[in-house]
Amino acid sequence: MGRAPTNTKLKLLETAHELIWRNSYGSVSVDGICEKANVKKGSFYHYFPSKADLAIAAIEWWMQNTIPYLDEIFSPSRHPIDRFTTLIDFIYEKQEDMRIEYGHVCGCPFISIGSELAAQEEKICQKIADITKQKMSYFENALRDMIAMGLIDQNTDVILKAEEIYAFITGNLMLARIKNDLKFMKTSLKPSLLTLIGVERTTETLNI
Amino acid sequence: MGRAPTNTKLKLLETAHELIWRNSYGSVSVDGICEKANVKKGSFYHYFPSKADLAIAAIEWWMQNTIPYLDEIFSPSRHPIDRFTTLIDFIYEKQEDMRIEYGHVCGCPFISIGSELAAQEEKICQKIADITKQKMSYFENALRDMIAMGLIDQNTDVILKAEEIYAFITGNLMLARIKNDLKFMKTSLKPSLLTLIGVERTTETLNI
DNA sequence: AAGTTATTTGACTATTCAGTCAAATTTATA
DNA sequence: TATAAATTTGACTGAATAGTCAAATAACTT
Repeated sequence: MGRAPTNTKLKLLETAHELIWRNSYGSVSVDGICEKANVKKGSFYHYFPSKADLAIAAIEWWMQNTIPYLDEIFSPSRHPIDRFTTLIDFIYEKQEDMRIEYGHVCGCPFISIGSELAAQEEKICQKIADITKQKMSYFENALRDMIAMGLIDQNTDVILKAEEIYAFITGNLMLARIKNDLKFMKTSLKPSLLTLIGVERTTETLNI
Repeated sequence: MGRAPTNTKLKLLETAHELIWRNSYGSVSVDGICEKANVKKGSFYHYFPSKADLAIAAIEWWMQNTIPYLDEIFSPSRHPIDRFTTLIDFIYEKQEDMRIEYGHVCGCPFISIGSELAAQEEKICQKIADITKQKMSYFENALRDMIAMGLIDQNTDVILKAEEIYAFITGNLMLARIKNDLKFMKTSLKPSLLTLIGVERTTETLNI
């Protein structure tokens, strides 16, 4: 009974996410999203009550999209140092792909939109704060393994250290976006991050 | 001969800077700036050819405003470790003041607007990239003094380390804005930064 | 007071914006 | 084939947007 669902909602989520990531929430219009997604405006408001609601849904959709990759990168079967270096590779490759395709470094969509709407859209901020916590939990998990393996100081506060790591990576993504330059991320982010984590830079731990 | 200049331009710069810092470039309108500054729109366009030009001028004005503070904080007469700890105090106090006055953490205006407009306003990006370089030069200068004093590894690449420091601080400012929470900045940023810089955490260097 | 110049004003345009809605259409089931 | 439900359409609204401009005004100099 009734008509089957279509892929219109998904098209809107994908298009909105791409446009907002590349540009910004404020500079992307509902009309622009509809045009690019080949969807009429009436359909847009059939699926989303407002532009802000679409943005929240797009963020949520993108995070759900990302989780399987994070699960693989932070697999407990992987050496914990390797988890972080693989994460940096993963981030760098995505950024480089987008730079080639769109002509500019795009940075982190969550942080960009979160910063832009921090003072306006309470709901978006809450959503991004949740995502931030979720991502940091991967870091905390890896840090605990590192402590257990004697790779870092036994007294490391994993909660604080995870926050440092997250701030460091997102800070670098921001700067890469503003400078439209991935040099630092390509050559220096990995060793810098390991130093921040507190890994001894011996040949044993570096050549895993 | 002719009429003397007024403070209208300055009022527009101050107002624009405050509103854009608190909210975002996209969500602040020329009308909004004019209303808050008690300036008619015709006057606005007498002083600035466009909204983007005002934003650039406001950023430049704010940086000029900040330089004397940075000069004092990074005075060569100050112990180089103290320069960084004083910087964190300075940043924290400003953020806390704004949080109290406006009800939310505002973060770094340069980075927020730079990220928002990275793909749209080439001129703004260039301006912010220049400011970033200028700020990092303070860090490089201090790091060289630290090397000379034997406080950090003699082989430290000061250019790279300065970039790490800048990314770390701005990353934390971003997260503080999104979470609307200065806890980490208040209690953990200072020791975390010193670890990142590579200062040995002995009683000599910590209690200066 | 006359002249000069920067400044201020307010009404104006044309466009874009988010959001609405009733009617038409598609696709499934019974 | 009739019915039911979700989906799609396109025309619509009213407000907000950046930017324009000619005329009025204020303040300074000679």
